[in-house]
Amino acid sequence: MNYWLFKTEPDEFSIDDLAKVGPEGECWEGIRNYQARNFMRDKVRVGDKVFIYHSSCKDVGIAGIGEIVKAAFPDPFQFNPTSKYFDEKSTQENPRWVAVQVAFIEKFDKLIPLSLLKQQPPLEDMVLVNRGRLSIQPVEEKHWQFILALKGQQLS
DNA sequence: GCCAACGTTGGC
DNA sequence: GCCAACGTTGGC
Repeated sequence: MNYWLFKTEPDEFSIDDLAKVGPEGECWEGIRNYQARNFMRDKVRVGDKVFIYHSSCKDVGIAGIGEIVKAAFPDPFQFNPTSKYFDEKSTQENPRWVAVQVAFIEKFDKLIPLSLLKQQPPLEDMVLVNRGRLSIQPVEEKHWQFILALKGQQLS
């Protein structure tokens, strides 16, 4: 099993929204970055665990945990001319972009802020900390475990 | 809203 | 294939 971190803008879709959609989960669409696409297409598997990260908002950080319930399939929005995720160069035969389906597992009592993560020496080589801009990124197991322990230490 | 860092595009 | 120009992400 692999661990991941998926970014989302909570104004668009938050951990609370993910909790509401239930066990079928939410289609994680609109990823238009090749590196992120390659991770989803080649490495994300059913059962993988995902940190849900809130970006571009007042409180940025890890808000909770989700689980992959469906591996990569063509992102339906790339074929929809009215969608902002439409890609005219993508075809049904050879889709350029994929999506995965994510279900809710847990919302943290208290969001783990990016500022706190940046203070942790064991996380110095984490992708989130040293390469901020990737919206789908792998998380090493040692980092995953460390962050869960860090969460346990936080006052709620 | 600013701006740094990174990605993508396209001329050559 | 290089690289300048432009676009986007995302923290602050």
